[in-house]
Order: sequence, then C-alpha cells, then structure tokens
Amino acid sequence: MDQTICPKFEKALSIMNKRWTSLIIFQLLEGSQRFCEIESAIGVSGRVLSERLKDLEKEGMVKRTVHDETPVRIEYSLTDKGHSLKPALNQIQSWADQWIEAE
Amino acid sequence: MDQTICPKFEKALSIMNKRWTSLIIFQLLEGSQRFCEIESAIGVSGRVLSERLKDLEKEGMVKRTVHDETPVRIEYSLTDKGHSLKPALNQIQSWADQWIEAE
DNA sequence: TATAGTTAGTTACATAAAGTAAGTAACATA
DNA sequence: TATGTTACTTACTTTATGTAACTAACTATA
Repeated sequence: MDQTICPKFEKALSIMNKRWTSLIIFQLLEGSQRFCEIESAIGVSGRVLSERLKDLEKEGMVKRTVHDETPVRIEYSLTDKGHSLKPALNQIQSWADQWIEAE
Repeated sequence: MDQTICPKFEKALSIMNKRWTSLIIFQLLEGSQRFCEIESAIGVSGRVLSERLKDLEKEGMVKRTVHDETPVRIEYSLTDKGHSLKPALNQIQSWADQWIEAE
C-alpha cells in the first residue's frame, strides 16, 4: 500500500465507511435521540448500534447523556465534530437526488 | 425498520459505505487508471477491487475500456455519475482537514 | 521448443464483521 | 409474584473481506 492518499482523508473514510455510521450521524442531525429511537429509525441491529455509538463517542463525534429517570433514559447527541459532517452528508444527499432513481 | 429516511439517500450510502468504494472513486478522480494501479495506490486486494469495479460499473459510475495491446491494457474511468461525487468527497476531505489530527 | 514474464483477473480457504434472537440489570407497576 | 420498561450484552449464524495461489492469453527470451 503506497501512501498516495492523504492519511486524514483515509482516517475520515475509515470512520464514515463503516456500515451504519453515516446513517447514525444523519439521524442525530435531527436532534438528540435515544438508543431505541435510532435503532428503529434506521433499522440497525442493537448489537451493531451499541458498537458504533461507542466508536463514535471515542472519536468525539457523539455524546452520551444519562438521565436518571425510571426507566433510565439515555440520550445520544452530536458534538461539534459530529455536527460538522452535515455539509458532507448534504452533498451526498443532493448527489442522491440528482443521480439515484426512485425504485 | 421505519421509512423515516429518504430511500435515495439510503441507496447512495449503501453504495458509498461499502468498504473501498469511496477510495476507488477518489482515486479515479485523478484520471482513468488500470486495475493494478488502483490496487497498489489504495491498498485494496484484487479480489475486492474486482468486485467493487463490477458493482460500480453496474451502477453506471465507472466505465471499463479494453485496449487491445500486448499485454492487454484495461482502463477504468469515471462516468458523469461517478465524477459528480467529487463535491461530496471534497466535503469529507475538508472535514478531515479540520477535525482529524495527524497521527 | 521450453521457460519465464506480462496484465487482469478468479478460486479456495481463513479471518473479521454484521445479523438474529435470546438474555440481563435495575428498576416500577399491577 | 409476575410483567413491563430501557439499554444494552451474549451466543451463535451468516456475510464480507483478506491472503495467497492459480488461470488465460498472449510475448519475449534462452
């Protein structure tokens, strides 16, 4: 593997290209949401959602907030770093609008 | 799985989120290239590169051209549809520049 | 003629990632 | 005591990817 491609870009893609990551962030752009909301909104399995949210937290893109209610309520929201992906996702959205046909 | 998210967007992500797809397109934005050039530039295995190029051809994003030389030379290039992903990839690039730290 | 070299793949097999469905902790309510 | 809730985790299956050897269709070299 040469080093022809920018390592920051490759790092970014290694995050974004993991299955579900982009959809999770896209979903959280609507506002903070809880585990089961994200799960049912995008159709990801609990096992993988749990994994991804931990990864995204570790990357500083998602924040996890515990509300001590009963039953416990946990909210996931985007940090600035997470939120700043919005323009990129919007570009993908507008590409999709132009080039993907409705099935 | 609800249908809260735009199906075109989901389709777009199902293409882009496959491992290597974005890097392959990014690489081809530099100009048409042959199999082994892409392979060594981004470090993808031949097995997967072959699979991805077929997918991208089927999606109308990549064009495969055979030059009858010896040994045979095959060039892969972007179609308009493939090329039009450039703004999205540029957005990811600039996000990476801002938010990813050099290791 | 036999041997080796070229590109663009394919094949067989091993490992890693994701899907599925059941289980758990820590409560509250009926 | 049994049931329900949320936010996960665990065990197991299926799918995706990595690795490395192999093939087709030539040409060049010994």
